[in-house]
Amino acid sequence: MPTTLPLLPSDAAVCCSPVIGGALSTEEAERIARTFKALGDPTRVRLLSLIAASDEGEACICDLTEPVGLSQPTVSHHMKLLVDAGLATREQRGRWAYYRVVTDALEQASLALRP
Amino acid sequence: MPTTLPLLPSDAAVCCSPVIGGALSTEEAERIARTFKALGDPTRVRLLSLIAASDEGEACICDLTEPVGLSQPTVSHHMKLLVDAGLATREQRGRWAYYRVVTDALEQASLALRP
DNA sequence: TCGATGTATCGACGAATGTCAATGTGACGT
DNA sequence: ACGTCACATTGACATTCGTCGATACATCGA
Repeated sequence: MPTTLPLLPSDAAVCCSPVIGGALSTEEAERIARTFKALGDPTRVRLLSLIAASDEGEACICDLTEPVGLSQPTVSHHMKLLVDAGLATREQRGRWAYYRVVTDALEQASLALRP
Repeated sequence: MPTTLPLLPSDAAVCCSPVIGGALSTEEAERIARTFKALGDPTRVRLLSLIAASDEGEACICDLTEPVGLSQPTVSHHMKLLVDAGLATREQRGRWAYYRVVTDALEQASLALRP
């Protein structure tokens, strides 16, 4: 099955692949678009902001289901996409799964849009 | 019960609605996601970078079709999406349509990902 | 006026996406 | 051991998306 790969961890040069300022290769464009695709759904944007605004900067699925008004499987699905895109992390503690926002990933996505 | 969140006043200023730093309303999340959705396709990311890297910072469809390796209608379609998203502008000059990148829109999209 | 040229639009198609109900999987608590 | 709770996975569905060929539209040159 075509597992969607998370963003590669070891690329130290992520800081300098801006959309503006030089034609991008196909691979770079795909890597950048993969991140923005994850940010291209209002539910996922809302989930990230809800998690970031939560106590301790983390939240479990049960905290998120009601605010976004979607079913638990759907929220779980969106969180999986965010984790796969490297925009969130998942930590299992007991019965709960705690999600956090990867601010570095957002930072790098932000940098890609700057000259 | 849902934690009461800092209600933001109806800010006409797009400058201060970051994904992090406060739970977003549904409308704000939709607005932000709309921009990132346009950036969520590798072809469109590539188109923006090609236009930005072109002479005078502008390009016509005929300049873009060959680099991205897609048909003219498809490129035209992608450019329409980028214009609709506010990420590019279109100017008809004679038979040609010249597209430019709206750097301000990218700048604001970048800001939305910063604390 | 007429043909050529650069773009946009239309119609169609397969693929991907967002959503849910139902079910599976572990981790508690009793 | 058993039931419950929190979450993930599966299967299904309608919708959207990316793409192309064919065609329509608009502009220029002869």
